[in-house]
Amino acid sequence: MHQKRAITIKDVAAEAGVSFQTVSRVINNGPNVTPAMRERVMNAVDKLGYVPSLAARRLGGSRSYLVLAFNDRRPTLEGWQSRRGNDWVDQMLYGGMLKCAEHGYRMLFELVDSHSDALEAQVRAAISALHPDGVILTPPHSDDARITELLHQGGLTFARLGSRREGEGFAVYMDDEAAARAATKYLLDLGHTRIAYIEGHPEYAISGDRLRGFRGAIESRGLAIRPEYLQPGDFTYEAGTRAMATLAKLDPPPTAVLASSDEVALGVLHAAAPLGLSIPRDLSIVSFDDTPTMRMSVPSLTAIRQPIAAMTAKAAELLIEAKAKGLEGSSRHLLPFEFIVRDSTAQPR
Amino acid sequence: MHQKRAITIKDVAAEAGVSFQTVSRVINNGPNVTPAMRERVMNAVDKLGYVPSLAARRLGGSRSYLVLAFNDRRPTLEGWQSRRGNDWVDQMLYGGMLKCAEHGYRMLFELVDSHSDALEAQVRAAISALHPDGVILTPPHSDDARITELLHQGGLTFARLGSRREGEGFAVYMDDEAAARAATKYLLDLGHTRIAYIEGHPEYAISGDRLRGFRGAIESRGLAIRPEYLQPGDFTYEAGTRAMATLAKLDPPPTAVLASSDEVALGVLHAAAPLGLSIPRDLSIVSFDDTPTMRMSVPSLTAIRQPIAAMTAKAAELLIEAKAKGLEGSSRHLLPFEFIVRDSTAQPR
DNA sequence: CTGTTAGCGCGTTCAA
DNA sequence: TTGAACGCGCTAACAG
Repeated sequence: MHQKRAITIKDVAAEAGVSFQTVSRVINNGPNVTPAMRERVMNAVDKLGYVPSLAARRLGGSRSYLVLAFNDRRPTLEGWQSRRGNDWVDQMLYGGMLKCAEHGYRMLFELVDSHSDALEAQVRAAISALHPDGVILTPPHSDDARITELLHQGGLTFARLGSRREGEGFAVYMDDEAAARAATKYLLDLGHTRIAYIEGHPEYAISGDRLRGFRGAIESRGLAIRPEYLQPGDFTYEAGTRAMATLAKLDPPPTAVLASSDEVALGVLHAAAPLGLSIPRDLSIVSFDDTPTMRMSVPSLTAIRQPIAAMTAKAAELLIEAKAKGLEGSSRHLLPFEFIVRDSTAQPR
Repeated sequence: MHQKRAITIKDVAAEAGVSFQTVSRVINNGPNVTPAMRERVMNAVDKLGYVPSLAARRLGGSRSYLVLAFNDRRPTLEGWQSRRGNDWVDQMLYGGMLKCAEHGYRMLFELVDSHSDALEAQVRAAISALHPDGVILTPPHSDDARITELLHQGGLTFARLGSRREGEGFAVYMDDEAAARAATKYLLDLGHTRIAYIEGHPEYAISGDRLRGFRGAIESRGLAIRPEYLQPGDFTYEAGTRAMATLAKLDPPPTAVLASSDEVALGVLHAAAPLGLSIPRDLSIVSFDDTPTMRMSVPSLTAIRQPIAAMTAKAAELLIEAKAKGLEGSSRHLLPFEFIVRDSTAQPR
């Protein structure tokens, strides 16, 4: 069975009785089109149900109508395989795919091996094959100079999600310091004064941001930070259990803990039970990130949420706009975080 | 900053000192290429890092190297918005994207409004824009004649996930009857004899399949089905709570329930607690579908799992193969289900 | 304001 | 076994 010949721009031109470049001009909102002509052409387009071929557009013109997102392969696959799902991919689709669709764009995902020598080759290959109009980088690629340099050399516009660095590309990120401050203030407002913080991995810039927010909130109330309430960490579950063990032995122990990641918060949660601590009666916990698991944990965790969907939508918008205007933007865009109150926080006893 | 001119087939040809058609032949595994020539060309390809442009391939040739999946918009968006994620999309990406990558294909998602008049137009538009080599249909599109007919008319190969119907396209599905039978047998083997079943929506073919499996398992043990243990339903949470209310009043009540969907199982679970029934001590529950929520519920649910990733991978494989061979297959492919034992099942007291 | 011409980077005929 | 012509559907220069 042979495919019925697809409807092309020429069919529309014939239907409208104009040359096919006029049609091209109309569908691309080109200049110099009389409203009457525009209407005539659009009628023909609607009548025939014409939709331009992406491939032909890319080949003939300078745009591909494609936005390509690079995600880290290992954690993504692990999420899918374990059936936990993958918050980043889900929320990026939610934010990015819809925004792309608004502009007639499509969004594609490419999984690459962050810590592999092949990383650059993988990125290069995907770009050669697709020639995207814009690229979205997610952590840890957002700050990977190998990639940003490659993209910049190739003249591609890109967005760096979760990166607050200046430099090439659009940095689209949330205010970690303000988020930590808000979370801490929430605990203070509940009446907590003995609040602990489990730090993030020292290599990450956001760790410092969050610590600063925590500090700022405490000190703004005229309180002093107790050094023993500041526990080192690295975003892992083990860091949470370890810190909790230490904190519980203090006198007086903290009545609330701000964790630097979901994993850490889970570690605290699971370490608290054997110690005879009931959440939130004896201890309040606030978590960073708010992956879906947090919603389902018992008790469900109060958390700061990274606005992944909003960041991706913003990134897509910036990239598409930059392409349309033919410029290679590099600017920084701060998005508001969300704070979700659930069942892991309460007034201190 | 201008993009450095991309590497094209001509660059490779120049590097290898051959005409560019020879290069084309080599990278497409065409006939009539001497091993020596092949090696020479491949060396040039590797040296330059050449990757053919998808757009140009699609335009010049007959393939687009694209597989397009249509998903129902409303539930997909709801899953993302609520941060529950979306099991179908996740698992389809997991199964489909990887399989596509193996063959140099890409997989794209398109959300369409199943119950809208615009459905056909949306499908048509996506196809016109992308000209995919194959299309993957998910429920409820898999059995939507408007779409299958449209695709068939257009000469497109497509796969119907979760559809056991014969007809155009590849039907890729799991054996619901065998799954229900296995789940029931599992309960029987635990020692249950009073097992209830909450039926699915009567309009769905799988409802009948599952009922048949349930029946078969019970009767194969020489037991009779008590009519009052067969509760009507429609896959919803409410059907679960309603059925549980009825079942609890029976004398004797069932010691185990097989639910026709996750939602139903959750309804049963939540209705059981106020009735003073402890799961699994007083009542065992087995669920169908195994969306991620089931894993996290308390207690976690024993469940039959639809092999979405495997179905999607199979579909992608079939589509790509059909395209390569230039035929418009229509065949049926039965995939094994999975049975996941968790904490909602135990021996009867 | 509109139409004409020339490619984009490939695959697909053909002929050599 | 290899190479040369042609066209896919469209946009981007032009010219009218």
